[in-house]
Amino acid sequence: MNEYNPHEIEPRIQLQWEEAGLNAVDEHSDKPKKYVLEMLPYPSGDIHMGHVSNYTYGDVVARYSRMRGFNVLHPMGWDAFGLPAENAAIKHHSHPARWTYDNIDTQRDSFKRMGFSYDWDRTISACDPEYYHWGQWIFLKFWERGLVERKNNPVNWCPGCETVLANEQVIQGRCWRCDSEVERRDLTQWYFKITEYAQELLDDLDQLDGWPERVKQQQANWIGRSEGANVDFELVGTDGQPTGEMITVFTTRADTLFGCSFFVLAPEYAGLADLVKGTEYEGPVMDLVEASKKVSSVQRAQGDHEKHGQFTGRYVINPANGEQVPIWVADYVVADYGTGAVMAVPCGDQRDFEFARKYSLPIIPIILPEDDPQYQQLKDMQDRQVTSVEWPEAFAAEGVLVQSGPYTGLRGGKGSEGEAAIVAALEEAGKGKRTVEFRLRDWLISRQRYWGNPIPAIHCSQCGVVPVPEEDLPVRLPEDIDLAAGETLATHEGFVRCTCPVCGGAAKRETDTMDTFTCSSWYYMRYTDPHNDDAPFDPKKANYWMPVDQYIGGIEHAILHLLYSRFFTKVLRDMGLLGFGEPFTNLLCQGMVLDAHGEVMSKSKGNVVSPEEMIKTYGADAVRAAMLFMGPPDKEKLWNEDGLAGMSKFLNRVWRIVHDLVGRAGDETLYDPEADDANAHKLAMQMKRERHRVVGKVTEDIERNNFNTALAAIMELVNATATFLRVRPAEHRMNCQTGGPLCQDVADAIVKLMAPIAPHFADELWQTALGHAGQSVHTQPWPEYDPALAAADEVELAVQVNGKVKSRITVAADSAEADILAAAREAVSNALEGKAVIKEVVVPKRLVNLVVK
RNA sequence: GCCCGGGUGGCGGAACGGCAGACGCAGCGGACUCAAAAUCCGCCGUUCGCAAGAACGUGUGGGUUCAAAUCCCACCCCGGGCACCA
Repeated sequence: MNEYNPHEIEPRIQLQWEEAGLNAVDEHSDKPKKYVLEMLPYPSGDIHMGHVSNYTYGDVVARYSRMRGFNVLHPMGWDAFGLPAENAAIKHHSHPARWTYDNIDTQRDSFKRMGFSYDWDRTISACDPEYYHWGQWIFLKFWERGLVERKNNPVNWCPGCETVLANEQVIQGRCWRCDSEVERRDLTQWYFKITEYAQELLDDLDQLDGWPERVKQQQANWIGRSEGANVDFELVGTDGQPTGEMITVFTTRADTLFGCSFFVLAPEYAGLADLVKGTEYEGPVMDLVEASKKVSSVQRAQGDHEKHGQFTGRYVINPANGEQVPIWVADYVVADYGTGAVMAVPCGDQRDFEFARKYSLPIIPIILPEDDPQYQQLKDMQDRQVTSVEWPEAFAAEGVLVQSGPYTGLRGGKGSEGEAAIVAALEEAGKGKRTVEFRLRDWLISRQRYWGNPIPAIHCSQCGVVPVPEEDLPVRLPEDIDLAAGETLATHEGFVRCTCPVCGGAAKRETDTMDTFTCSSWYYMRYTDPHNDDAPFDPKKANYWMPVDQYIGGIEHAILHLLYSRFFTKVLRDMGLLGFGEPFTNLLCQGMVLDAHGEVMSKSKGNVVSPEEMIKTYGADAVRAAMLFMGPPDKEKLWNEDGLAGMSKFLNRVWRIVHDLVGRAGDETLYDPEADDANAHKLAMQMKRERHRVVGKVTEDIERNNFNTALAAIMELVNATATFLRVRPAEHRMNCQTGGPLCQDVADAIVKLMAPIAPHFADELWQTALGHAGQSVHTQPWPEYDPALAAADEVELAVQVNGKVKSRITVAADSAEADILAAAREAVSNALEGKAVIKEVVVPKRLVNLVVK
């Protein structure tokens, strides 16, 4: 037997796989398809431990699925556009493409060294014109369908990246990539109208049974659906007379309309300046507007909201009771949700309550819990008499309406009967309308950066903004650009100058590029048909492979990438290109890999563990197995090199034991047919049972992505085998008819179970120790298991008295309950002495509980 | 504040309501060795006990149950998401 030497084995086996084309697939297979995909990496350079865990999980699923007889698509590519490439190019006076392609080469080599089983013929890089061509094509189709919009809006500007950001890319007021504080700017930008799909994106979350609950919850929160009503308040003129002009508010609590004691506009409210123009209030109001602009996004994001307000001198009429209420402007109302105006009900809303307290505005109690001591006092009042009660805070829960005219006595609260009644009355009177608001905003996709997919549009002074004709795609990024010298797409004459496709006149090309998240929103479709020059993909191929059966990636994409991809899929479906509306059937969100102290690994902390170093020391198979064994994939993992050393020892142990098993299987002299005895038979049966039990357990565990317990079960089988090998030859002789095939079978099973986890290691054992030269274990079927053989004929039961284990008994697996009870009573006779058994519980194959008094 | 997770030995972690701590790491003891490494074997929750054994034990406090880490109620910590969203 030779020694296990991963450094010799791994490169050699990898070459074999490549030459045999083991991972190539096509759509013409009798086998059922399975699409296993991990989120594509950004080519940042060297791989890190997060890559190792993510892609190892995917590779186990892919390899296991192949052995289970699936036609497995398992591709890999690069999300290759993005800012780091540009920054590196500026620093080194080179081109982003060079940095990017160099990094892709580095990563690809690392992935190959890890033994990941990708079909490398299907790889894509988002920065290849062959790929981004179709991203532009999709953009044009979105445009045709009315899903592209240019609008002037306050946007998130990242001063660090010198570009705008989508809402999803702002984390606590800071840039998701560079952590700079985001500023508000008014700019005309390109948007995808994802809000048109808000309801469907929310509803279809229910279909995603294979997604973690927390991800669905996060998406639902982000979409943020609220049912309510738009209610019109009529503006009162400076002369005190109704103007006929309406200001609309959105509210989810129309039931509290009678408690509205003032009215608030956001500082950014469009008509605000006109309301106060030329009045004594103009100065103070405009001061407040200016002051609120200075509040940074980070301050806004960080709680601690001291509210500031200013009376405008104007009034509106409450449509419920005709009362005039003062209009205030306040910084606690935001412009981009609802209508930017709210009706303030201090008794039912904590923010309004605090504001009312601060500025001494009336608090009208109109909703109370029935058990409130003041309820009795207020409940019979039809007309408002009380405008203040002693409350420490607003009452926002369900209660009963009081002082609310005809609605007094009805239940109030979100979606309550009181709310329904008042909305119905408003609708009847033409003063309100039931409606739904979403928190989700349209997706801002334009970026003021070079290294991205150019937006295929042209600005013509005659024709306006027009699309680049399909046949002119792709709009290529110019290669002759000197970013270090400050050149941009906008300053690149050759890129900008063009002719208008409509009128043929001189025109200017759009110089913004698309958010990189547009590239990653459909790449998984491209893998199904990566070399198509006529279309992004052939719908037949996409519909064969899609949806992705198992998607794996980081939880940080719970909203961003996963929401955008769902949106793209739905639009492509509506275009008739896809026969399904959800791209990812099952989603596994892996937890972060942290250092041994639970800290995030970062260069600045100097605690980064290099996968390449680990491979050099222990081999890729040990790294893979150690990562899998560390814990459940969706939990955080604390990286500890001791675990890796232990895994390396385990592989060596398996190596020896498999060789030992094979040696014994062929050794005729060990198995004397005449010397066979009952004990030897029993040992063999135990071994066989363990083999079947473990294969069953490992199969179940891998199906449920419990890779850590799958590996633990394999260890149990290996331990049982070691015991079997140690005990048997010394004390027993076994019939070679039984022993030989059993040793062979156990060796087979161990090697096959290890194949998805340690693929080089298993293949080498398969080909050499097990004698299948030139044949890969990865083309073999997964080991069979027979639940009947896994079942023991004798079982040990715990015997409890009053729920505490007092003893154990061993009985035949098929024993009658009466026999079991008799044995149990016997076993704990001491504890039963002088007591009466009042209840007996028998749990088959587990325990007996005797309840005594 | 709202919505999700999570809290189990020295450590990573196992446990369809049914023997808590599988499996591994670390540690301790032994075999082999001149010795060490490697390997193999054994022990390994806490407290008391020479031992047999006993008591306690899954963040805290209650509850349901023959039986609770697991289910229910209340609370405390940790992580994540959303948030003046009307």
